[in-house]
Amino acid sequence: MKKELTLRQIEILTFIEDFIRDNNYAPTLREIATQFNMSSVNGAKTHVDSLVRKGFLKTGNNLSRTISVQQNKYSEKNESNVTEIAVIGRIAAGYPLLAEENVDTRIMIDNFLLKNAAKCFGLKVRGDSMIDAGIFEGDIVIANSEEKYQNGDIVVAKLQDEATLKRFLKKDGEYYLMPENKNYEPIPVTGREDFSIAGKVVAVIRMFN
Amino acid sequence: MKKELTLRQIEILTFIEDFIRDNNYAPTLREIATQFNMSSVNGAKTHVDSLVRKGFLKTGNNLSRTISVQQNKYSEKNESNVTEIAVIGRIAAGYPLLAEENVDTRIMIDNFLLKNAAKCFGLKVRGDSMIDAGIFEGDIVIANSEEKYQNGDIVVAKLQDEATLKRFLKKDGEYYLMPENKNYEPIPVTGREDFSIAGKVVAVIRMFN
DNA sequence: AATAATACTGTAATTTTGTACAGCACTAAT
DNA sequence: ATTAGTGCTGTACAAAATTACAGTATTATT
Repeated sequence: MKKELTLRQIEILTFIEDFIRDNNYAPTLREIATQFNMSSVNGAKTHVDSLVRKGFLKTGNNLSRTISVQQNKYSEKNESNVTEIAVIGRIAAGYPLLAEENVDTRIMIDNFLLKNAAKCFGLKVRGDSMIDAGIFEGDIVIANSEEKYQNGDIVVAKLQDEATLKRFLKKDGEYYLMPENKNYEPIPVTGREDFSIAGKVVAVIRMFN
Repeated sequence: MKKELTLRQIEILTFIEDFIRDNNYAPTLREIATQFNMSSVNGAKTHVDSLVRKGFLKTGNNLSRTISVQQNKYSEKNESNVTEIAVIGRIAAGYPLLAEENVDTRIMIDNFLLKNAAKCFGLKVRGDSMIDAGIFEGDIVIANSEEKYQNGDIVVAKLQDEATLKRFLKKDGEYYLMPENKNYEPIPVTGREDFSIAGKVVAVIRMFN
């Protein structure tokens, strides 16, 4: 399946994006068809379906005005835009990491700083296990929950209902979480049931005072 | 006409706000009614009508899912505001540090992260002189140009038409710029004409990749 | 040369959704 | 004491919107 968009699809995607920005709600298929002088709603529908299939839009089923933009790499306005991301504070045991119960606050992040900010979340750093990587207690790390992590990446891992920040390492077929602090030991996690990786760290924010 | 909201109306307004944030589209009257265990859509409708009348919501006529929030002074999340700050890149000799000529890009910073963001600017870090303070090459430091700096603060200093990042130290009546890297020597700056302090560092942002 | 994808028209069924009206109980303001 | 506003239930209807299906023509792609 082709993932690139045609000129027409870009036009339609851009119209939808602009419409939502201007009205705070999404256009209907009829409104899209009218805008592009199509006499049939289905013209708009097939385009929207294609854009959904290619991952640029998302829609609800049988629900009106539920088109939302997932990404638009063809838009020039992407620069000075911001996305709100949730910052996870203390973890409530039993809940998924990104559950509302764990959200401490929300901050706006410039899209220039973060690609795919919509898939990112923040985590307040506790402890000093990553001090040698320049990540200190109180810092906020930003992690992308969808980006593929590789050997050597710093990740947010969930271990026994605790979110921890470590470097992910694969060695001789075994997996480890490596602290960046000589005072701590590597944690072997191969096959552990209570272990999962929530995201790859893509940024660190530190505030003084 | 009363302009204040009742508890119930605040509840409903908040639900609508949260719903839109989570779904990227507005709830229908039925969805609101269901959420609040009302057996009639009209229960939701009268509330929404009241909120529109009082200026908190806006809706289209006969259009589905067109509720949008105009204001919500009852929401605690209202602080989530952003300020655009300039990021200084390479310094053009002869210009003031914050001159337009030196601006590399602009980013949006959440006011929650930064007090008095309007007086702040960013600086792309070059070199490794602050590596022991966890500030690496490529990081963006945010400095407040108006905040009073004290002995021991990390500051953005201008030295010979170069912006540098150092810890400011006062010892025995003499002033020094201290690198945080054993390989570099302190720089005495007492009485130097080509020296000035542009701002006190209040935050560091680091992006991976 | 064959196939898949694009880019529509046109009609119609189905579902979703907003609106209207009648009514009731309770509360706050004048 | 009366009125306006709140906070609903319940029924019904009409408008709005999505979806489905049958086509046609054109443009890539293999």
